[in-house]
Amino acid sequence: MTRQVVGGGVKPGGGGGSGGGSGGKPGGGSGAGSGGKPVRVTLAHVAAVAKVDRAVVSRVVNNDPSLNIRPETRERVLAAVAALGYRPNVAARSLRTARAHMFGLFIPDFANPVYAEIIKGAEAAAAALGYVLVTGSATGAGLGGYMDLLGQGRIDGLLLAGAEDEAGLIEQLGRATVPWILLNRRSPAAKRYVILDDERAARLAVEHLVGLGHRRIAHLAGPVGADTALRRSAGYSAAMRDAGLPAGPVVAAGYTPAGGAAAMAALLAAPEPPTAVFVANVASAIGAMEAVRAAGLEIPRQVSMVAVHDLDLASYLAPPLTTVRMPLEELGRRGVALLGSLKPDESVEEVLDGPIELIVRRSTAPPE
Amino acid sequence: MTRQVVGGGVKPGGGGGSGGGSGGKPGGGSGAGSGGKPVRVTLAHVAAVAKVDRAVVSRVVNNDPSLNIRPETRERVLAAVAALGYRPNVAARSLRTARAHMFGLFIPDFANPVYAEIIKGAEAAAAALGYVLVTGSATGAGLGGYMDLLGQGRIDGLLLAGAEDEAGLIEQLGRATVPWILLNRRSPAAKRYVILDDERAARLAVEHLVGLGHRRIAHLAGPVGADTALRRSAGYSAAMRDAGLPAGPVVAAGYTPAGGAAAMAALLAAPEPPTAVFVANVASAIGAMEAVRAAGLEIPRQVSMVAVHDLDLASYLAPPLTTVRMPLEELGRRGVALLGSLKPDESVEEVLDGPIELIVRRSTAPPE
DNA sequence: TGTGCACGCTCAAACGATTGATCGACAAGG
DNA sequence: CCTTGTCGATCAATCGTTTGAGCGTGCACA
Repeated sequence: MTRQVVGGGVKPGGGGGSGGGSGGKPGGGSGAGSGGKPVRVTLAHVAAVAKVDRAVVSRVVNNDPSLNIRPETRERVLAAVAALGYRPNVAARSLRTARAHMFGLFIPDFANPVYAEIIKGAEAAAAALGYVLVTGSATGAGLGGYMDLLGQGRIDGLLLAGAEDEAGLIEQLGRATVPWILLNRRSPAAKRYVILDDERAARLAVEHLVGLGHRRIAHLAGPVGADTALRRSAGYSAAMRDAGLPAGPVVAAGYTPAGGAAAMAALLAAPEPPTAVFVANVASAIGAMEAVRAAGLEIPRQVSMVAVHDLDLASYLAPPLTTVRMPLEELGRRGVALLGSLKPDESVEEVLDGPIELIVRRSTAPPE
Repeated sequence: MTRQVVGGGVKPGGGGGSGGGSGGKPGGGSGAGSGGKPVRVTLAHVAAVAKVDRAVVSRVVNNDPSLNIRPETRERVLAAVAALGYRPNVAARSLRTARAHMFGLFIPDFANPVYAEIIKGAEAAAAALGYVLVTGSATGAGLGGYMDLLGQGRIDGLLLAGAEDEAGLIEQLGRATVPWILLNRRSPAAKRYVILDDERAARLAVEHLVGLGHRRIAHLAGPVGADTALRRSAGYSAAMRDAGLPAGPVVAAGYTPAGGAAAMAALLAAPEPPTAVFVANVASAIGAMEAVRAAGLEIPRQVSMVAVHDLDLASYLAPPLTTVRMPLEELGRRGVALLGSLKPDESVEEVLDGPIELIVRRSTAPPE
């Protein structure tokens, strides 16, 4: 199956004997890229070079405020750390402190760009806290497999974004010993979630359509089980009521192009099709646009369309899609921040009030 | 900024005593989801319940073939493991064995769906090996920050996908003590990479256009520094030569819609614009399509377009985009597999020979 | 009656960092 | 001169697993 060349002999370091080095204790001097095998530099090595106890090195490295130390000694330690290229062994540290400095994030699918934004925010927040973020998807081994892999003590907290199966999930998590938070999804069983104001997002979208003069506004909703879908539908209904309009036809579909296409086709098949559609998700909207084209109609001339979630891509669709930008990156950031500060049995119910804005492009226009 | 409700009182545990356990040593019997605080179940606890030494439990759990054990004893151990819900402490294990059972994957950006496929494959392969995959992006803290976070001994190997800065990269990696492999990119400095047959992909695309009767075929190439761009361009040139055609205009652009749009605009501004374009990347193609529309031209009537990398999305563009599907998932899978089996100083130079196929949609047609 | 050996376990030393307890020296205060 | 206290470190137990070495028993063979 594969053309392959495997050979030996590439040294990861530079040349052969990279010269010098003072006299450290182990493995020559410089610690960086010398010729020999990679000696693991430990606290003991540093301590030996700096002529202090391991404890001192540890406290210096960790900036322990309870440490009283002479500036010159601290200098010696720091110099030794630098000279040897010392880096604390994560496993040893985790074992002793029972904290892994690692958070988990579980998502359904990497291919969905919506999660990419969440990941981005979570990753940044984790890095700021000195934590590593490990992201797993349902396409890998499922939540169960993921948790198995994480094993005992590998992560200090778990973020769950848009998980689908309600029943097993909470029960599995109850068994878990790590704190966890649902992202962008509430749960009846546990008060541990951060969500966005999807209802407000939906209102913004619908109000935009109403403002353009539309009266027959349909709703292409998200999957039936999804909590975000519920909240967006609620916002749609409320906005229609407030505008004194009858809540038009509502069709549910998965958050995928294929689902959106099918649902949109259904909406267009009605005797008196809508002049505008509020789509619960940008992925569905992409499919919905295709369905409109397939029906021989034109956006926005015959059908206006606005969707939740903004993506770069939206500007490049034909026509560019009007969307509601949600603070997904912020959601990831906030989730990690909460994980970092939450006490074990504390509950969280938070509606993140980040910037939600309507981005008007060319898929919406007044009705003919 | 945030409306928030924080309260106490959510117990993570499920029901009461899950039956089973005889007199464990610490924290009562069941271990799974009892009422008290989460007792960490260790080898010692299991050993006490099973009335054997910790060593036996360890060897049973790890299926150590060197262990001679009576079946009934093994049963006792297994039963105790199950009853207490024992799970090995990863930190302790890592400390002892100096293996973290974790691989790293570094990518430029989660938002790029191309990497999503690679991640998917890598994740699956890692899970199959009993490894966890931790993926970091340049948007987080950069490779340097990522490596810092990973610390000493946190990962057993690193995969680098599509990294841009050549110079610093290899040098930093040389310093590293973990094995690493470049994904989808060669490097002059080190023979450690797995790539796809981009040249063949390019040929497929160009041959398709030639077959349709096109003669003025331009190339919207990838960024100048990128190795994939180079290989695709080489394939383009070769295919044009083989067809006896002059290699048309070539414009380089980043792998983004914006870059593609700008480059396409430039191509169309020429005195005798091409009737077809081979685009090095699907993201650029999305922008390029927009540029074609902006110029008042129609795809494929006046301009045919084919791009490398297939995405779900491609079917939903207007018109649906003809693409070349690359085995990206396989690339991720193979990368992880190699990390798992590679000896420290071994080199790899592999051209992955997975299924590359042309997916003809509606963006290509014979010239007018 | 030993000797040898295989079986079925147990012992205990690592791995590397953290952290409460301790300790020597020296100064100030009574 | 003795006590008290502070500074600037050191000591040593501990986290939970792994793994080479060791040890008692019982059986076979000489």
